[in-house]
Amino acid sequence: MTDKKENILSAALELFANDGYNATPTSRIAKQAGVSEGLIFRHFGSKKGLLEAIMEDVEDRVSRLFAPAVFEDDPRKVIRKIIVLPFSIDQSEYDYWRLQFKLKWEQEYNNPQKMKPVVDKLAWAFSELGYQEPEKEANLLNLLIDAISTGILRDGLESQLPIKDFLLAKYKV
Amino acid sequence: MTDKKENILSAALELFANDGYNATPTSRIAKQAGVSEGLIFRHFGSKKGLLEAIMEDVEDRVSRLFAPAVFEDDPRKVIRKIIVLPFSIDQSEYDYWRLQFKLKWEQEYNNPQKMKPVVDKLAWAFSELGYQEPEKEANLLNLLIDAISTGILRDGLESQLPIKDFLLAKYKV
DNA sequence: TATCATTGTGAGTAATTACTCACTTATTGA
DNA sequence: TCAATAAGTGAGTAATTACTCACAATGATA
Repeated sequence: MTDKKENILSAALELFANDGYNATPTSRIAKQAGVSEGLIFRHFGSKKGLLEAIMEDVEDRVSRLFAPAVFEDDPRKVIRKIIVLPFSIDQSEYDYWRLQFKLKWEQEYNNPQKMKPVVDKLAWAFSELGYQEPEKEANLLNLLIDAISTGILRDGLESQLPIKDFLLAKYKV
Repeated sequence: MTDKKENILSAALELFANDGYNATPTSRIAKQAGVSEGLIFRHFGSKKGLLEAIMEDVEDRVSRLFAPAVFEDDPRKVIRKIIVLPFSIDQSEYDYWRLQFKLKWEQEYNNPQKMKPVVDKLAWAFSELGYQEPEKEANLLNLLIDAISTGILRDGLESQLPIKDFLLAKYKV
């Protein structure tokens, strides 16, 4: 991976995440990356190809982020780790997350199955803890995590912070 | 309001809601509305002006939709009505909702204060019912409603249907 | 050092974009 | 009835778009 190629990737990530894919011309990406516009197409073939290269990276980060919760063995800790997750994302990674959420609406990058391992693990945890309807509890909490993440990305971490301890107390984890 | 003006509004609503504002050229709106492209600018001045005209309508519908819950006096019914709300939206109104959710990401149409009357009413209801932290309960349920609506618009009504009774039972309403 | 693939440039290009304007066709009100 | 206003058209336009291509610089290998 050459320096210039990396420059293109990080410039495109920032612009796609903040302005949107359709609203970002390749000329602006090239300018911000300090690169000729042609190089984008040499490396990625098309604007869509560039987006796909970025999305690979995004999906890697998402799975890495959820991994500690999915491989946790204590059901209480599983729930705690998943609740805490959106609050513990480093600010420097917000662009990755914002892009992912944005693309759910902008493109057909909508993959409800992607979160299945997380929901399954949650269902197992709720089942272990004796909840009556573990699958539904898992789905509900998964929805909440999505909504909280959305809130953090749109209105800032502080806007959602009070919810954190409230949720932990509610689930007694 | 002339017929052609209404045609423009409904064509633009459909296209903006499904393809996005930036991805929809005025030429396509004119074509779908059966109208010359110039007429769009005669009536609305600019593409952004057209969007704003649509958004006025959208916001009217949103407040009308929440009104019965906000003016309800029985705290249990307040909560029930708000939970049931996203499940009872008529399919023919989905474009209005989809556009609103999409614009939260595509433009700076993000107004967290807009839902304040609903959250306040929820907080009052939870307080009446003796909940310990009514404001936080209200915020949480509001987040959930947002997430459920998102799920319905993206994956269809059926995908979220099981949550409905589960939530009603959870809140005993 | 010579050879060859890779990386990089920048001046193109055809298509599309939001928007304008001179013009014609209804609609209204005195 | 007739003039003024509003509604509607369609052929423009300048700017921007994603993308191409001939060519130059760089790097690796033998």
